[in-house]
Amino acid sequence: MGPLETGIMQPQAYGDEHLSLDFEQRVVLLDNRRLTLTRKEYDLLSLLVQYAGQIVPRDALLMQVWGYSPEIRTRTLDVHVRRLRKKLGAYADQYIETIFGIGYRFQPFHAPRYFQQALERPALAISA
Amino acid sequence: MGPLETGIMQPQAYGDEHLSLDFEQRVVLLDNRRLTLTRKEYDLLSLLVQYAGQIVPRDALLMQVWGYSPEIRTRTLDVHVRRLRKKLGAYADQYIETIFGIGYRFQPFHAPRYFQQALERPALAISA
DNA sequence: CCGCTTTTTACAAAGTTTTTACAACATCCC
DNA sequence: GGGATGTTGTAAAAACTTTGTAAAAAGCGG
Repeated sequence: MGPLETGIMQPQAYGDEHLSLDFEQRVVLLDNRRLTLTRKEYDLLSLLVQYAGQIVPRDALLMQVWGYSPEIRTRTLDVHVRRLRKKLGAYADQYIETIFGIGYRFQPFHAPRYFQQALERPALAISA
Repeated sequence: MGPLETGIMQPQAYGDEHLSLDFEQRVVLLDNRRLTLTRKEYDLLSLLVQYAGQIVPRDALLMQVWGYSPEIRTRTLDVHVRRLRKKLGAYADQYIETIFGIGYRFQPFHAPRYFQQALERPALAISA
């Protein structure tokens, strides 16, 4: 069942001043250079970007990317976030915010830090 | 039902600086010398070339070339890729990229590694 | 049966993911 | 503020998965 059948139409790309993602080709460009991400790294970034501006809870990330249910204890998410940030270089902390005790949030490059959300997809349930 | 009936028009040939394929005659030339490929080798190369610049997932290759469904475990694809690369000689790794955990991608000879796609056919579903 | 092609097998190499251990940091409560 | 507690950051090791490779086995068409 494809996007047409589901009625859910997702943008097939994301782009801001420094970063772009092509969700079809799984290609990520940072300042026009291609970022080589592993599968999980890409899946994680991609998910965060698709919820840009919104907090995505750890549990949701672990469920969507790893298929883990909430009771599983693992640090692999943290490690993946770290590696992602490393690859995002100088912009890392600007792009990927830690929401202590809850999860992470991807912010588009020039996003005003406060007062923001529109055009977004419905939240992935913010536990807490 | 042929290309005209389906409405999908495919180019009947591919060519770049070193390699050319005639999809009608199933003839492959590498630096103007004819490459002798077996049937499966040709089918595989041909499919990859038709999606030049795009990732073709293993599952898609196994389905299109072998008619295998995703649950079948086989290494025959890897072996065929290897033999293809061997026959492509020095250009092998330039032409056929491995996308770890996902599949393979054929890149036209001077393809800019970044920032590329146009005139392509729709992707063969990238198993996310 | 013969020659060629295709697939499997077994092992090596490469790459990826997860865990572990500890440090740093945030939050809560007194 | 300051300690207790829990969470996240970080580096490195360990575990695991995928792909490369060579050789053998199996399949196929004359």
